[in-house]
Amino acid sequence: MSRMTDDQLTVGQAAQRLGVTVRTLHHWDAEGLAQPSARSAAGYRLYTQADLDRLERVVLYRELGLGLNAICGLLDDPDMDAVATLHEQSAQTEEHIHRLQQLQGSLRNMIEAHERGPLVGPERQEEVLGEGWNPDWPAQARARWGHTAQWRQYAERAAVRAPEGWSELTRETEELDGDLVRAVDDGAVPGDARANDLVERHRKLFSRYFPLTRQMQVCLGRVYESDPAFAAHYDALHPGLAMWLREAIDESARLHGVDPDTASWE
Amino acid sequence: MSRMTDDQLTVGQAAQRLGVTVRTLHHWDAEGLAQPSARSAAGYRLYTQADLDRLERVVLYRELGLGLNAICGLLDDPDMDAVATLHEQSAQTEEHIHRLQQLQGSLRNMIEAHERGPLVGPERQEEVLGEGWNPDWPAQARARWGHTAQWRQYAERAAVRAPEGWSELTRETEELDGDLVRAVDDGAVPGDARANDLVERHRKLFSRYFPLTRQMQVCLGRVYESDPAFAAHYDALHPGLAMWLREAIDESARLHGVDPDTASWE
DNA sequence: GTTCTTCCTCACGTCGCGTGAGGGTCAAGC
DNA sequence: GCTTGACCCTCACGCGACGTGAGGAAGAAC
Repeated sequence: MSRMTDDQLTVGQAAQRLGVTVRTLHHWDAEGLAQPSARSAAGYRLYTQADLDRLERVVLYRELGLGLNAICGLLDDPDMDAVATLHEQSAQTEEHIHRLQQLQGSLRNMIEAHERGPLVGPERQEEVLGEGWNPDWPAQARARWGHTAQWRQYAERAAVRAPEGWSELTRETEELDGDLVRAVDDGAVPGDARANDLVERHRKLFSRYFPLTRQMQVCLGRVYESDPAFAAHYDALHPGLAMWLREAIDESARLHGVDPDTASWE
Repeated sequence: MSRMTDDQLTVGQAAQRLGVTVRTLHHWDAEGLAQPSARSAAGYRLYTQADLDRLERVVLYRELGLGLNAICGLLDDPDMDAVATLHEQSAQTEEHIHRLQQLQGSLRNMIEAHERGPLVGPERQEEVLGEGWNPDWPAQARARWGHTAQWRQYAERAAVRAPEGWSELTRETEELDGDLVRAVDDGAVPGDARANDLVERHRKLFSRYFPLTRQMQVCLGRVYESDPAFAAHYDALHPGLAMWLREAIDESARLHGVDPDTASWE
């Protein structure tokens, strides 16, 4: 049953009827948006039926997403164009929805990139990623490196890379492979200028997937040599190329003050 | 044309490259999200290429709607599940979109109510609003009272009133009309108990459209008598009813201490 | 030397409340 | 009349991601 008198409600009672918190009514009171028309001797807010009517209107417009200032205008200023205000709010909401939908698209894109690597439709993968591309590679790579910070950066960049970007990377990778083969054919030796140059090109190229330090490059060289799949790739280009590349990377690292024997990822 | 040295950028330069404000970089610095790795002798922030790489990642994730804390985690904590974070964000965004779409519906509803009155499909209007309903009435009423505070309240309530609500109002209005006719038939006179009772029912009924004070009711009574359309409606029910009702309202007002001759809308 | 731009560090404002802190008031049971 | 528990009051800070000056130093161009 009601406290105080019968047609005056306290904040708590008013709040319960309206489905808002007491704090909210305090706030609306402080802002002058909806004040109780009376106070008890002890200073308690007393809301009359008329106050409740006004509060209901506030609640209604608040549920439409209007700001307190706008609501204040709608309730107090009869010259204000309510329909215009509502249309404006509607337009803003529409725009907001649109922005969020764009954002959803980008999020999906980024998730895809994390889960599946290059974002290129299956039908264009061979065209864009080269003839030797194997659709299973991203899954394998993710299983192996998906937990690393580098995979994360790779995915971030993949999410914003257009197919043309992938083509370019593919082309440059194939060029580098070709130049590596020619260098070995021409008798280049790990540690010589030509080898060092190629190693640096390799590092720069990989840094477009994620920042590759020289230490990390050393580790990558070891993977090339020891991992059957990588070794097979390079050795197919030129027998012994995997080992040659690993040694070339080691020599280049040494040249830049990095000890390949103690190099660690990260 | 860089200031300071060549591979260190000042805040302004970094901000321009990233498409963010200087203040934003200050903020990210203060929060520890992305700090310049050096300062000049004068205390100027100097961003290196590595700093810019990090900043770019921050910008990227910020564009996905992630909070700075989440971004901080993604950049610094390699154990954090990036994909899970993204999925969570995506779910939140989806929910947000859904809420906004609901809100858009309510806004459309409210705008309709302001512009067209009762929100009942044309095919159900006669069923819901009674046989005598004229589809032109809302437009006429809006032309006449659309600028008043009462129309606004009427529209607000109309927006949330379901067809059943309209039926009920229609039924009660028809009941009141019938009781008025019967009262006049039975010889009731303005100012007697039965008349006062009916006037009070009328006021309560109208107050379900918008709060109707006794002063306003007096004005309404005059409209009933002087406006041809309203007068025709009541006089068709019973000749002279329009005038009878106006007088009954006047008497009731007097009884409640309101002088009908000086009564004003508002 | 002067002026214009850019930089620095506080520090308050935004929006609609949530969440205590510290302390009165009300209604009821003993 | 006293306690207890629910309710009320008024500050006042916190949130999130910066915007927007205020007041002053440093850099670059004339």
